Amino acid sequence: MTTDASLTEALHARGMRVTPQRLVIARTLKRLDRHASADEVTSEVVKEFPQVSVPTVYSALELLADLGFARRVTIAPGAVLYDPHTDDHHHLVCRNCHAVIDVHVDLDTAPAMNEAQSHGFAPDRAELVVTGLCQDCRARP
Amino acid sequence: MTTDASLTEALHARGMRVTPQRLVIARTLKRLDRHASADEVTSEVVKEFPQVSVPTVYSALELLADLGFARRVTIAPGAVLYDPHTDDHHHLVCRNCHAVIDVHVDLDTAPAMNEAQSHGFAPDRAELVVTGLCQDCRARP
DNA sequence: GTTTTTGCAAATGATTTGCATGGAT
DNA sequence: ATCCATGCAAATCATTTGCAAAAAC
Repeated sequence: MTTDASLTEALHARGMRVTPQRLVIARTLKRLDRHASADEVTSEVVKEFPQVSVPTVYSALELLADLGFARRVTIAPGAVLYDPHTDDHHHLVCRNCHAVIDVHVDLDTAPAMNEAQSHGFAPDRAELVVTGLCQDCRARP
Repeated sequence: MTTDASLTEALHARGMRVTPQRLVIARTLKRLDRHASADEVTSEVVKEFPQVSVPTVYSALELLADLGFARRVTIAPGAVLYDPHTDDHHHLVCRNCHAVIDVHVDLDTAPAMNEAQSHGFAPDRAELVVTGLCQDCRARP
């Protein structure tokens, strides 16, 4: 199923409207195929749809995260990123350039989830964030 | 050893200056004994030292993180938090109120660390971030 | 036709910067 | 005496808001 078709379905299911902006923004994030900020998505989107406004991109990305078409990634300071990969995975974050790299490994997060519940906390998801220096930043300090 | 004494030592080791502001800010974060934003630290500090400026608090907190007296916690959007607990631990983050709760459990992060190295990434630290709803936010939506 | 979404511009909030003064060494 | 750190105010950056016009239903 295309992004357009499944997004249209999800929007209808919530009684929300299917607008060209929402479709283009969703398609763009998927095409970029990497963590992108609202600003980066806007720059891409305006190329094919010059009149999209910044607030529209922000609200569409939030909406995509709520609908499960993207994941909000709040790791590096300065900007929220949206990740088109919605499967469970973890992140490497460079302490120098703030690059974010995906890591697909299985972790046993059960002990943390149990602890969460004993605090009265209802967990959704667990993500490991590994901070360090990326390859590029190791090469030149 | 007191915070004052070990911070003084660490500053001297770097050829940096020991100022009353730095000492008060370090003491305050330790006394608060929880994740605090620059803004929260400023409000506390001004009570006993009315002339500290906001930029000084920001730079002192960054410095404390660099020196290993605090950990930078970039989880919730909108503000960086500084955590006086520098031992390895993990975090629960409420998706609603953005409260941050510590979890002290041991996790086997080795698979992720190995993957990190195979990406040419030099890892410092790994932290699990569990997102969900905290006890208070579950009680009243 | 009704109600949601959009676009614009301006507001907000966190953090940073430039620069002269003050203070630690 | 030297040079780093501080304080102030203004700048910057990401994100949000208010509101009238446009578009989806």
